Amino acid sequence: MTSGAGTLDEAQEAYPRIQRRTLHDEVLERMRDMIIEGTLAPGQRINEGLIGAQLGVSRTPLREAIKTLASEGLVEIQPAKGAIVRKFSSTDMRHILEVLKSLEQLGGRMACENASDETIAAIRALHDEMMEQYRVRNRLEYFKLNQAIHSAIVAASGNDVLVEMHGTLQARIKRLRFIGNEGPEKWAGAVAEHETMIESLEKRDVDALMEVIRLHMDSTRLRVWDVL
Amino acid sequence: MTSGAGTLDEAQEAYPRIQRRTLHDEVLERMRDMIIEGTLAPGQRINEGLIGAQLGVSRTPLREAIKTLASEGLVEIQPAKGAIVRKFSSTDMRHILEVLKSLEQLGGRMACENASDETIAAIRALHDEMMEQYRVRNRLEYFKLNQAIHSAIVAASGNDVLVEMHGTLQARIKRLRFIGNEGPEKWAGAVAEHETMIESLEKRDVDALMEVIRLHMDSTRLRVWDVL
DNA sequence: GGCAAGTATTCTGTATGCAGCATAATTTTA
DNA sequence: TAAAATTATGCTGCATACAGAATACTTGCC
Repeated sequence: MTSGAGTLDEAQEAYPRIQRRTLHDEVLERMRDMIIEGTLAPGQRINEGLIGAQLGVSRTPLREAIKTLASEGLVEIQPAKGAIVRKFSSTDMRHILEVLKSLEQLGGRMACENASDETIAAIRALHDEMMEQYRVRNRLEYFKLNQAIHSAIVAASGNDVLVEMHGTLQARIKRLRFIGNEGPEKWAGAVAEHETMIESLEKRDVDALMEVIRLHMDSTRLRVWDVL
Repeated sequence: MTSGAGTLDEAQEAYPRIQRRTLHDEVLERMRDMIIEGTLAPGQRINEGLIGAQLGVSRTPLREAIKTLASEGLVEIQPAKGAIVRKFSSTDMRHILEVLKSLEQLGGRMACENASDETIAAIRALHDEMMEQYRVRNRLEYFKLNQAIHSAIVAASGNDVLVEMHGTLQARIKRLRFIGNEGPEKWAGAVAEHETMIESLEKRDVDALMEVIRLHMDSTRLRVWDVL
């Protein structure tokens, strides 16, 4: 499998296959962003005609995207009434964070065992970059890097399914997390936890990593609490 | 919130709101079954016109269902080519079972802590019924109860999100699991593990339950191995 | 006979049309 | 004047129509 005749593989390496994008995909991505950014607010009803016109797309691909969003848990569909952006209760939040904690712990454990030094170094780089953004108080960039680090740790496990599940859940609470980290003291707490996470990972100290992930998730719940 | 005027609540208790079912939902369910039963075989291309005619439905709701199935990971969509029933590699299988193990362990732990005695008794009842089906060698009923028990334990955690994620992953490997348990000795092994699971749960012995779930998942991998 | 090019056909992706339900607006009635 | 009934409007659910891509088929050529 590794190379063989070569030319075709090499060509695909150099010029990765351009994948056709359907409107469905395009719309899906855009709507996810709109929900996370708050352009589509929780509880808001989604008018197919309106959004369709806004995106310059007919209702067909839009409806398909909405169905996918529903399957991802970002919107709720009420037959004959329409779709509304899902509103998460504090209970939902607790449930999501419980599962997310478990998934990240699994990811962390596997990363400690399997990840290459290079992979871990790359995560450290993300972390350093994040700290820089923290220093200059660029909250948006900080936040994106923060999410990227969590994803990267899970990805370092090498388990695609884990990455997928983690991504789905992370998307659900992305917005709440962003709003939740507003106060300076909360922000500082999160940063400190991250520092410990990276150190544990570099030492491949599974127990310490498990503990700090637990702490990080539990305190995320507290930080986000009053946003609900 | 608990009763108030009463009449309406009582009425809804007696005659639960009939929820509208869209064709999308109906088709989705049917196609899930078709995939699990093998009517739609892994790798097979899904012809929209054909399946639509077969189900007596136009392409529109069918396409929506396919998009949802894709989001659930049961089919794969190749733009301009169509959807094919997803084929799982042994690596996929390993990844799925790893995550499933983690989720079931989380569910089991929470069930030990939170579930009522009645809930656990109900699971025991499922188990006894399953053993009966094992005795008479009714493999299909046995299998359904087997799945139901796993779901019930996770449901006993009280965490809806966990139930949802678990359900999604369970669906992906349902078919392989069914085929995988064919040999008598494999079957017997799975039964023994289940017995231990229930006993641990009744004793609310978290450590024992964690261990047997680990064992059960790991041996599931072996049992299914040669089906791939 | 086998291969290549060109043609035909099938199927997907998207738009649009129509019927029915839900809700808002309006009128009617006590 | 307020509540109920009725009409009117808007939006969803589904079917169908059409364009373009992908595949299957046919024909010609070596």
